[in-house]
Amino acid sequence: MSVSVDNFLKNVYLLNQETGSPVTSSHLAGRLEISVAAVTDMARKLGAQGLLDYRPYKALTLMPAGKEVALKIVRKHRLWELFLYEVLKMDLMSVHEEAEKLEHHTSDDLMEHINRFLGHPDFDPHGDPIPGIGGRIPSEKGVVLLREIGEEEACIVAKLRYRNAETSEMYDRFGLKKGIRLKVVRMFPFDGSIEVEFPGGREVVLSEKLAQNIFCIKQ
Amino acid sequence: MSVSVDNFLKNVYLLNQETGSPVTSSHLAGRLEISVAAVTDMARKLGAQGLLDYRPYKALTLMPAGKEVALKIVRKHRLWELFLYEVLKMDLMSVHEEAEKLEHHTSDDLMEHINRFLGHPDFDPHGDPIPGIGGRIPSEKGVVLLREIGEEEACIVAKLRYRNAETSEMYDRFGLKKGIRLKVVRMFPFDGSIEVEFPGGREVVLSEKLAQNIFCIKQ
DNA sequence: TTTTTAGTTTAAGGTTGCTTAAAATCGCTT
DNA sequence: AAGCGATTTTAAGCAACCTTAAACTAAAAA
Ligand SMILES: [Mn+2]
Ligand SMILES: [Mn+2]
Ligand SMILES: [Mn+2]
Ligand SMILES: [Mn+2]
Repeated sequence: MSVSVDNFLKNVYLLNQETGSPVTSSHLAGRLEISVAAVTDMARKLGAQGLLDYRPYKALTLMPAGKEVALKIVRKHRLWELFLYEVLKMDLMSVHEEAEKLEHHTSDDLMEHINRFLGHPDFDPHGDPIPGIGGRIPSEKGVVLLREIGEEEACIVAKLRYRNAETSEMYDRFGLKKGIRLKVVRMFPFDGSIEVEFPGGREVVLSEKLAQNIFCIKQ
Repeated sequence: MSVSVDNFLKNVYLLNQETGSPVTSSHLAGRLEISVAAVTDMARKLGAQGLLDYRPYKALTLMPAGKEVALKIVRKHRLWELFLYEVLKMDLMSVHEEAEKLEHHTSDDLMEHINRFLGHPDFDPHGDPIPGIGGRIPSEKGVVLLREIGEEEACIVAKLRYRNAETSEMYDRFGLKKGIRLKVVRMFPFDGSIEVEFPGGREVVLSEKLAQNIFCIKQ
């Protein structure tokens, strides 16, 4: 299992989770920042190894063995993120980049030591569920997109999806953090933006694109 | 800086430290478990980059820039070893293999978080000094090979050099650990083996080859 | 149904880091 | 000084992973 294979399988899984739609070669190529031709190459190879269901011109789907690999990498990524954040007190903005490298170079044994040290946690610092050893994913029931909350209703931020360094910076600027309470003041159907009130009364308008990455639990 | 380059430079440094003699291509090839031809290739490449002083048929020596890289990797290796051992309570026998991978995928920032967490330590769990950021190496004055201790003299084990999984296992079997007190009972010039007494009175004969890796401080 | 076009595959080529085998060199021994 | 054996370099080639550019498909538009 090379770093390239790890990342390929992991991102087929994540892309499918995030978009809920079939994963195409060009979609994945964009995500991995490699050429579409390189994706085709790798896809054929992983198909031959029984990790991926690859058929020319069709969407990419994981076979059970490939999903297992993907979930293990996701587990390692999220455990590392939590460890770096909670134990080593690293900046929330940098844990993702570090975990992105460490996830490929961590034995199962080391990972379990970290898991034990953390007390078998269920969620990473962004609020994403940490898959278990058997592949079970902690339930996120009640967690919905911010846009699902009605006007004048309050909610607790449960998850801030990591997309890139820039989004992290925006979360920081706005003071968006897992666990804080938001009240939805108004929704603007025109551009999908959402006005929210922070604890203390500060009111802010969030763009649709940013709000797409904010999940919370109704209160 | 690739993993191959890291390992090349690190092992030129370590091999020179350990043997005190010039590092030849075949010597390094054996250590890295690659062919001598591969060493020549890489040496020429690193020579062109100003990291290594490479002249055909001559011994390999690090240039200042190369030594800096080497020391940084050694620092990361040893900090990781200590962290895995002291914080995560991993088996002393496995920390080396884990550190061998992590050392190449750890940012300076992450490393400093770990360094701070550990309280700026000077020695790794094997007793090896941890090079500082500026390249300064904590002094080991008073630390000598076990064979330098005279008969009937006592000493404290300061360093058990890691060579491979097998030596680690032998340390374990004999109960050899950093910090324990040994009394040298007898030296056998015939084969260089050394009889020592452990706390509690247990007496054991250590082969010359094993004793070569045991360092201690006279008491 | 034919054409267009977006998306995918194939083809050819580059880089890194390794291999084995042949050729060259060094330095010691006769 | 010549020869020999050990070491090192050179040469040729391979696998993994990537690239760009050309050829091909499939599915939507005309
Ligand atoms: Mn992440
Ligand atoms: Mn995360
Ligand atoms: Mn080590
Ligand atoms: Mn060590």
